[in-house]
Amino acid sequence: MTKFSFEVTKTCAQTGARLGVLKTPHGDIHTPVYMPVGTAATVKAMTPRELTEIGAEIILSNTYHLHLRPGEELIREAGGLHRFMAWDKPILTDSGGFQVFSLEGIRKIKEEGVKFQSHLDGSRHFISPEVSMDIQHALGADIMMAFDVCTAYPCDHAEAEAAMLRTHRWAERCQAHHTDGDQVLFGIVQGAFFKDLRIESAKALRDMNFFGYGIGGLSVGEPKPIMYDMLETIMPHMAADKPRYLMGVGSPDCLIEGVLRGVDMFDCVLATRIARNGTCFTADGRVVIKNAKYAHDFGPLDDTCDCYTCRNFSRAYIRHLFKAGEITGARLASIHNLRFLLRLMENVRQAIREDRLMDFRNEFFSRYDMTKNF
RNA sequence: GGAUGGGUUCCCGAGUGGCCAAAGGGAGCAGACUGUAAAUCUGCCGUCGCAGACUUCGAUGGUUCGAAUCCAUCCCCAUCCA
Repeated sequence: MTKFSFEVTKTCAQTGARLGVLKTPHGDIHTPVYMPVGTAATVKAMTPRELTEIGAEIILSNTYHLHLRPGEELIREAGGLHRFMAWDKPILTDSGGFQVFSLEGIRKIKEEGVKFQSHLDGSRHFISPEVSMDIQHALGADIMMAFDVCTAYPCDHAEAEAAMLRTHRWAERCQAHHTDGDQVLFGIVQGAFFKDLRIESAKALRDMNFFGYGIGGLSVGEPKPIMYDMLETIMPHMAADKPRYLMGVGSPDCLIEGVLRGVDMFDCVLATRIARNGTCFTADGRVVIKNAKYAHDFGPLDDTCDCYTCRNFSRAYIRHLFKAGEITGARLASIHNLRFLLRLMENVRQAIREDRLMDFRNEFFSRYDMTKNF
C-alpha cells in the first residue's frame, strides 16, 4: 500500500478544480487524467509505444472480457497483464460491473453475484465480488474496481436504491476479499439520478475508506445537465484527499465540465470507437472524416494538434483510407482522437496550475462547436 | 460467316405476362456511437412530390385490358466452330 499515494498538489483559485499526482509502482499519474480504454488487453488499433508517444499515463482493461478470453490464469502465467500486453505503465481494471449493465439480457443478478452468458459462445459464467477480485488480482492491474451494479436511465427510485445498497454490500465484500499490497481498490458510488441516493452512496463509501472512488451509473443516456447536477450533488460528500474517477466519460466538453466539478480521473471508449467509425475530435468540434466534403481537403485533421496523424496526413488521405476500408485509417484516427483528449487534459492541468481553468474552458468553447459534439 | 448463351436501375445480379420502380449484394450519401457483445449499427439510395404522378429493364415496331417478361427486326457482348 505504501507504494501507492495520492496527493492534491494544487487547487485552481478560479474554479476549485484539483491538480494531483497518483503514485503507483508502475509510474505516476498526473490528474486530472484521461485513461484510454483497452478492454481486451489492447487499446484498439494502438500499440503501447504509440500510447506512450501520445502521453498516456494509464490505461484501462476489463475483468469480464479478459476472464472469458484469454482467461486470467493465462495472463498470470504470462507474468501479469503489464507483461502480457507489454505496457509497463499503470493499468486500471474495471470489475465487470459495467457488463452487468451492458449485457442485460444475457445475465442474471442475485445477491451472491451475477450469472453471465458469454457473448462469445453462450457459455455460462459466474462473477461475484470475490470472483471479480480474484480475477483482478490475477491480472495484476495497479488499480482495481469494486464489482458494482450499474443502473440505466431512466430508472425508478426503488430500483436505484436496491442497486445502490447491493453495490455497497458488494463493495464491502470486495474490500474484505482484497489483500494484495501491490494493488489498490476503488469503491464505486451509485444512486442513479436521485440526489438522496447519490449523497447516501457517497457517504457510505467514504466511510469504507477506499483508496479512491469511482462515480458510476452516469453517462448512460441521460442529458448532460443531469449528469453535471449529480456530480455537483455528490462532490461535497466525497473524501477530499482521495481520487475521484468519473467512469465512462467522456467527450471533450464532458471532460472539462467534469474537472470543473472536482473529477480527477476519466475513461471513455468514445475516442477510440468513433475513431474506428470515421469520426474525429477537433478544436472546432466533431469532424466526420468519411464525409464527401473532405475529399479534396488537403489540410490536417486539426490544425491545433501535434499528433503523428496531424503532422503528416491530410483529411483527404484519411478519408480515402476509411472509404477504402484500410485499417490505417482507423489507426491514424485513433492516434489523433486519443492525443486530442490527452492534450486537452494537459491543457486543463496547465490551466489549473495557472489558476485560470474557467478562462481556459471559455476559450475552448468559444471555438468548439457544440452542435458538432456528442 | 456459323452455333450457343446473353444484354435489367452507378456496378454485379435476381426477376421470365399483372402482387415490379423492379429481390439481394456492392458502391455512394448521411446519421448514431460516452466504465467497448462495436474496424459496429441504422437510414437513404430512378425523378418530382403529401397523397400520388411521371420516366425506366439494348433499340425500334408489334401482340395484349396489361410487357423487364411474348413476337419480329436490328444493334451490341461472351464463348465455341470456320
